[in-house]
Amino acid sequence: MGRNTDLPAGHTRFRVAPWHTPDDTGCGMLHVDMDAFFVACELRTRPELVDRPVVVAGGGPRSVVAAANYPARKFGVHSAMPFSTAKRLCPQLINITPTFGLYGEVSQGVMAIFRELTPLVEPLSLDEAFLDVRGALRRLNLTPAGIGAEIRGRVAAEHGIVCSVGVAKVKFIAKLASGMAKPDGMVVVPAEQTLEFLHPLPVSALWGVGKRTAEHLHKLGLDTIADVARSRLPSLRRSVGVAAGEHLWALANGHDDREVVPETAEKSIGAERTFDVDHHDRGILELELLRLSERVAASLRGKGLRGRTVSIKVRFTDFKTITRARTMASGTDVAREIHTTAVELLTEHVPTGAVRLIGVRVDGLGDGADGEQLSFETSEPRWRDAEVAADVARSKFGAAAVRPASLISRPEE
DNA sequence: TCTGGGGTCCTGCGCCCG
DNA sequence: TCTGCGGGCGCAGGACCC
Repeated sequence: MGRNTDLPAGHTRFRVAPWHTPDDTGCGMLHVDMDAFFVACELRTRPELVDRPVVVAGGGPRSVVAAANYPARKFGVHSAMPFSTAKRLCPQLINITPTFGLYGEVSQGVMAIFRELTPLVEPLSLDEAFLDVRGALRRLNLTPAGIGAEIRGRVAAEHGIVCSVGVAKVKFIAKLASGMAKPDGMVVVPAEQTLEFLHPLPVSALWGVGKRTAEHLHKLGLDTIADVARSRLPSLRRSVGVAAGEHLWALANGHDDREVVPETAEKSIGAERTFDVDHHDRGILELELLRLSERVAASLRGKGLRGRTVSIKVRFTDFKTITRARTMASGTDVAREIHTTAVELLTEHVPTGAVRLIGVRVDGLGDGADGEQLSFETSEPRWRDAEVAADVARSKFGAAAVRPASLISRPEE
């Protein structure tokens, strides 16, 4: 579900026709991206909807579109759009509420295909991954583009969903290529044609350039990637920051030395909720913090992690958003403790007002070998033991089987 | 348009400590 | 004892990604 960049005029020659063997000289990196992944997973069991406009979105009044199929996109509907706007653009739009468990299962199956072809697979999300295939070419007796074709065929045959593939020398170009290959295609950029491919594109195609940075660059007279490549590095550093300036300048010149990293450690785990209606009531906010702390702690325990820093995020009616954090002496995976800290932060540091969104996040993650918070493990009841027992009960009887009494008494709030 | 939820990374600032 | 300085760290906010 990456950013789609339309294939510019002159770039159609990079798109691979089914009967054509492309020039993939110097290419070793593939980026594979599922087309409208969430919708595609749902439509496997509802084929009668394939040609109709369908989105996956939450059910609430403030939900946004998580994925839109191509018939919906013809109406201007796209992901991250408020569902109410999407419905206005396309009154016959069909909404399916997300089933994330299903997407995880399909994703695991697809990633398993990738790993049969090369061990160097770096998933970026449920629906996309980088593959370094340089070491697998001889064993498979295939070219990089041949591996791309193999993947597209197997994903469709074994999982009933369509993916697009970008093939290039480096990650960034492969990712751009897969975006241009959509829907249901493959784009191959031979190494020596990297700059020809890259330079006509708008600056917004660069990885890390969103709305704000694009505005900055336009003010400097930089509209295309070629403009950035030819710009002076010191002035780029001054305008967008040292790290971002150097990063963009390197990418614009076709340099991207990032390797495929199969395993990356998580840095933080969080949960947040946007209310259907804004709330002033601190009791409701504290209760929601409890619910979110439970989710975060269960996720930490599920991954064998503990975190030292608890932060809360509060978004008010006017969309002003603040975060407040506190670092503890040692890591925790106990909801009770995360909640206590979160409530302290709310009480001591957050002004009163109508709240639209509230969230809890834990970072400073470690594997738990750095010791436990003694106060909660000795003088307090064995909260962690109780929560672990609840994890077991939930895994057997469902998520609603065990909840804190305060959540049971007020199930909706 | 009226703006979700899960994350990562960077920057700037203040504080503490040697 | 005081002052200046730089590094490390915690924290807050912003931008960006999918």
